[in-house]
Amino acid sequence: MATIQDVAKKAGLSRTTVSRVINEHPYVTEEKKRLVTQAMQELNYVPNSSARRLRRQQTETIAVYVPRITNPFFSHLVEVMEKEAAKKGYQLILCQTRYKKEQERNFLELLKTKQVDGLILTSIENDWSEFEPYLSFGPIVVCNEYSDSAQVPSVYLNQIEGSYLGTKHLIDQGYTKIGYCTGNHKSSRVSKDRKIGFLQALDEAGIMMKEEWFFYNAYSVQDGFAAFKKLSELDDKPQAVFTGSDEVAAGIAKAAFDAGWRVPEDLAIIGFDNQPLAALMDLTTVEQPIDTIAKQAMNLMVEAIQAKKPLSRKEVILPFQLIKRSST
Amino acid sequence: MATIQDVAKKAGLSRTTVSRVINEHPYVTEEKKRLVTQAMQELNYVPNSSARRLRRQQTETIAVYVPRITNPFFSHLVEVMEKEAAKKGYQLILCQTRYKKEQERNFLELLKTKQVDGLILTSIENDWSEFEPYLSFGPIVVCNEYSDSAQVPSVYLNQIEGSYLGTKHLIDQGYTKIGYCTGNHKSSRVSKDRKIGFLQALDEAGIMMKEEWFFYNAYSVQDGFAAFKKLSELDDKPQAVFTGSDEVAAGIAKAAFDAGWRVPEDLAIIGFDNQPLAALMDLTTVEQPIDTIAKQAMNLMVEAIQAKKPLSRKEVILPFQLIKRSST
DNA sequence: CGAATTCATGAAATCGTTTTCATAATCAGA
DNA sequence: TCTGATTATGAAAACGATTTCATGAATTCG
Repeated sequence: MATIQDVAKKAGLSRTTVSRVINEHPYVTEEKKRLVTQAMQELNYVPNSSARRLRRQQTETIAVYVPRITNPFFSHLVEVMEKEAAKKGYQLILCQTRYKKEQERNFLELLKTKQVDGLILTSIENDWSEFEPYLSFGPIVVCNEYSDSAQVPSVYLNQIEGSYLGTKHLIDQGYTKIGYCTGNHKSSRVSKDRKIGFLQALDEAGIMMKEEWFFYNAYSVQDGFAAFKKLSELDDKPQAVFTGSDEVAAGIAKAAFDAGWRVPEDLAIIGFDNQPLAALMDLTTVEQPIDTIAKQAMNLMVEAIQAKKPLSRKEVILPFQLIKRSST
Repeated sequence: MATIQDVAKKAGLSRTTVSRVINEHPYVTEEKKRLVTQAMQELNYVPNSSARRLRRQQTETIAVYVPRITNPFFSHLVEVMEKEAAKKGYQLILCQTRYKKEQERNFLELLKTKQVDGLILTSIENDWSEFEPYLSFGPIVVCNEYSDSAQVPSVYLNQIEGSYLGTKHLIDQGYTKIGYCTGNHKSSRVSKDRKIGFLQALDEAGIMMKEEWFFYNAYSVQDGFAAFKKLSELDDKPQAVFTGSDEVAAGIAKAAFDAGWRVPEDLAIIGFDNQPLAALMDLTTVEQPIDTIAKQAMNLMVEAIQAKKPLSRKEVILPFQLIKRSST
């Protein structure tokens, strides 16, 4: 491997001048520039990134936390972020937390040991106080999730509004017995807010909710199957069900279909996210503008890194959209 | 930020000794070890990874090439790889080539500039000769794809066998007019082999194929819609269709359903991959053992990095499995 | 008991850049 | 023509670790 020293020697110049050419600094004559470029080519030279990182004290790399990359919502988010980052000369390190607190904490070392310039969190398992101390090592941007105590920028959607929108739609269609089927409702702020919006819509319409119509811990298609089973065994069954994701909605729809139910006549179903799956299964769903969230979050991050000063709290709240299909 | 020097001073020892403690080298008394650990804690010290990378000449990072992370097949692959890599202390850098030759070549700089220790390719757009020269910078492992000229390990499936398996199944079910709907059939070896296996099965059964029953450039659900449209407008329609992915199969199934066709009576459909989507749509499909491919590829890579010697050609060929559902 | 190992530690070299500082040469303005 | 700014270049310091080499102390062996 040729080093900058070799290039310098070959070109009959100093390391400094070579470095200047590489980094496009001013004050190098065309003549020398040519000499250096030629030497670099002949030696097949490329600057060593570890050395550059050390000297520059920056890595041009950003860590992105997701629970699991196979979740279409997150893979979509990551796809757009990677594209955006590459455009600006940054790379992405993928961190799958697997919904585990410990796993999430482990990855924090990346920032501390200066392996990345910053962190984007798309889901949060730990309390914010776990992240707080790491802010001194580099910027953190929250995306999709949010936390009241986090003193960093957050790009997110008002989930209260989103679930309100979906629930209101069900109510407008005339359903009065509405089930609720989502993931965890305790830890994540997203889940909490979704529930608030749901209840708010019911409340405004003066509709009652039964405890047995709540189904929790539903994330996947499989979970949707299970939820339908429970639902179908109730004496007093809901006429419609609000879900936290298109996968769950699809699972319920499939199970209902297999059981000979008609959708939406016997059971109306509304999904969340507007994934390709939703179109495929003709599911009404609440769309989140994933592209925009991802881009905004990445832009904030790159800005923060380049400005080299800590980010302050800032909220970017984007709107939802209802996609009406035949499942409601 | 505290450096190793600060720790050394605080502990009243040399950098060398501190480094020994960090890296768990022998020949340090318990007494000093304790001193160092304490100093590290008090100063909240963590070793700077850039410096370590520079000195050690390795990055503990692996680049993974995928076309798009939103493609469930690849996101599944990456999920498993990341898990496996993390277990061994490596990180993953995500490189989306977007099926573009140029994009793919761009990412090669990562290896050249020593930003990663090695490359795993899960899809190949360029000719192998483009990769060849980069082998001197670090190991490359091919996964899922394969190339005859590549002098590196490849973990893959015999796609001839896979499509043969699926096609044979259709034939066994009694279909004699079989359509073929996949992605590109020219550039990628995977596609080429799939076609060979398909034709082989037909040939063995003495079944004829019509030119108009080939549908190419089908990757997504949308493409499936389009393919069905073309298919349904034919005078002589196939009774069954072999597809290159579950998404395409799902698209065809959905379009067929919307057009009032019954599956499999009016049109039998077979998918590829056995994604959750296939279960949801009740699609018969050819399963690829993604977990195994991913793990094996990652293990080979880590081995190569740690052995520090170039990898030689080696083939790991894994078996397919037919998942029978109601679409055939 | 002396010689040969093994253990324990530190000084200094090293990894390959970028950046600071010094200096010389050129240029512009009065 | 002299002065001060601007342009062009290189020597050396810095980034923060690991590794090599040297050295003395402790231990083992014949």
